Amino acid sequence: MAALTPHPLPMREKILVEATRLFARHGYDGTSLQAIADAVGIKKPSLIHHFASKDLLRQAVLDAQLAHWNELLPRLVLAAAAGEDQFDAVTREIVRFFSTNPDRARLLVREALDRPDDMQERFSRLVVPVVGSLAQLIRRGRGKAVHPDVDPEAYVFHAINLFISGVAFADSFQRLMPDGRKRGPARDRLTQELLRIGKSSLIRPLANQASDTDIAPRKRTASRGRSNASRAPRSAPRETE
Amino acid sequence: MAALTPHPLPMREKILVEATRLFARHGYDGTSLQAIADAVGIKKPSLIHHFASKDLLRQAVLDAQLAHWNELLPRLVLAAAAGEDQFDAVTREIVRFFSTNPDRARLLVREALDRPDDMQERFSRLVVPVVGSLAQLIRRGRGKAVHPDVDPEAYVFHAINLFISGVAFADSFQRLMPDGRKRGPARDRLTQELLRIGKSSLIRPLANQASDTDIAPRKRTASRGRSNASRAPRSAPRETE
DNA sequence: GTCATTCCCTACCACGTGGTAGGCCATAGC
DNA sequence: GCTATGGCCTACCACGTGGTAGGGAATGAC
Repeated sequence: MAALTPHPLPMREKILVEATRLFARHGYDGTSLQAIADAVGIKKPSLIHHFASKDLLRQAVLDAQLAHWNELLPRLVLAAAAGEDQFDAVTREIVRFFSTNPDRARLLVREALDRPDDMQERFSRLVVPVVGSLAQLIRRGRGKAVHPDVDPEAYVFHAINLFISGVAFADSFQRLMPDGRKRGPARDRLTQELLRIGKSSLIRPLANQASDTDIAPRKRTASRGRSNASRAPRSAPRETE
Repeated sequence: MAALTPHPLPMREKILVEATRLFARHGYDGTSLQAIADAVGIKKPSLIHHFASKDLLRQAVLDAQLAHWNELLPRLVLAAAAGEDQFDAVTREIVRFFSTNPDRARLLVREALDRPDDMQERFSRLVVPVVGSLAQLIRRGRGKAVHPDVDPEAYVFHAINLFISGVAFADSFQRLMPDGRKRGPARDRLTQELLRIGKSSLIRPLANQASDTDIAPRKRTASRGRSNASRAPRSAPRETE
C-alpha cells in the first residue's frame, strides 16, 4: 500500500536508458520506435504512451543528458579557480564522466551534427556562461601559468570538443593502436594523452611551482591577434614565439 | 568522335557531390534517395541507375573522400620529417583542407559513429601506417623539440580527431563565440587556436627553432630578445631516447 | 538502314515507419 | 459493490522508403 511507486518511474527510466543507448549508437534516424520498444521489452504503443512522439522522446533523452552537464560544469569553474592541480583533477573527472559511458559523448556529437541549431540553443543557455567564466580565468593566468598566446574562448570550446570527441572515438582508436608495449593498455594511454594534450596546450610545461610570481612576463610579444590564417606557410620560419 | 565523355562523368560526379553534402548534413539514415535525386535534379530511378543501391552510393562517397586523404597524409609524414616549420605548414594545410569544406569533416565523423567497423577497416588500411610513421618521428624528437611525455601514437590519433572534429563543429562554436573584439573573426580565431593546441601540446614552446641540427648544440642560446629564453627543460628526463 | 548501349523516365511494389483507436485489466477511491 | 484511472496491449492506417520493371529517346558502330 501507500503506493510506494511500485514502478511508476522505472518504466520511463528504462525507456530513457535504452533510447539513449540506441540513439547514441545508431543515431536518431537510424533508431526506430520498434527497436526501442523491443530493447525495453514492451510494445510500440506502450512506448508512445509514455512519450507522445519520437521527437519528444529525443528531447527527453537530451534533457536528461544535459542535466548531468549542469552538475559538472560549475564544478569545473570552481576547481579551475582553485589552481592548477584542481584543474587537473576535474578535467580528469570530466573525461571519466564520459569515459564510463561513451554513449553520452556519442549522443552529444550526433545531436550537434544532426540538429546544430537546437544544440546551439541548449549550449548558449547552459555551457556558454561557463565558457565565459573559464575564459576569464585563463585570461587572468595568461603569461603566468598559462601560455601567453592562448585564445581563451577558442581554447575552451576546442578543449570541450577534444574531450568529448576523444571519448566518443576512443573505442575506435583503441582498436587501431598497436597495443601497449611498455605503456599500459591502449584505453588508458589514450585517456592519459587526452588529458596531457588538454593541459599542456594551456599550461606552461615548466611551470614548476608557478602560481607565485609571473616570472618572465615577457610582455606578450606581438604577432598575436592578427589572423594570419591566410599567411603563406613560408615566411614564418622562426615564428615560434 | 572518340566520345570525349560528353557527360559520362559529370552526372556521376554531381550525384556524388550532392550525396556527400546531404550525408554530411543529415546523415545516411536521414537522407533519402529521393532527396538526393531532387538535389541533383533527376528522378530516383535515374539515381539508382548510376549507383545500384543506396549503400553502394555511400561507399562511393566515402571512397572519394578518403582518396583525398591518400594524397594528404603522405605529405604530412614527409613534411613532418623535414622539420618543425614544415610540420606547422602542413597541419595548417590539413585544417584548411577540411575547413574549406567542413562537410568532409562532418561526413567522416558521422561514418565513424555509424559504422565504426567499416571505418576502422578503412583507417587501418590507409591511415594507421601513416600514424606509425608519424609516431616514429615524434619518438625520435622526444626530449628535444618534442615534449618528453608525449605518447606518440595516442597523440597522433587525438590530433587527427582534434582537427577533424574541430572543423566539423567550427560553425557551431563560431556562432557561440562572443564575436571577436581585438582578435579577428571567430572562425579565424578558432582555426588558429586549433593549430596552436595541436602544436603546443606536441612541441616544446621554447624550442628555439631547431630546424638545423636536432641537437641544438647550445649555439647562441636564445638571443635574449625573442625566444623565450631560459630553456632549462627542468625535470624532464633529458634526452632519454 | 539495323542494332546495341547509355541514360533518364513513368509506374509500380513490398515493407517499415511514426502514430492512432480502442479494448483489457489491474489498482485506488468511494 | 461501482467507477475511474493508468499502463499495456492488439489491430490498424497513411505514408515514405529503397528498389524494380520496362519503355523511349539519343547516340555510336556497322
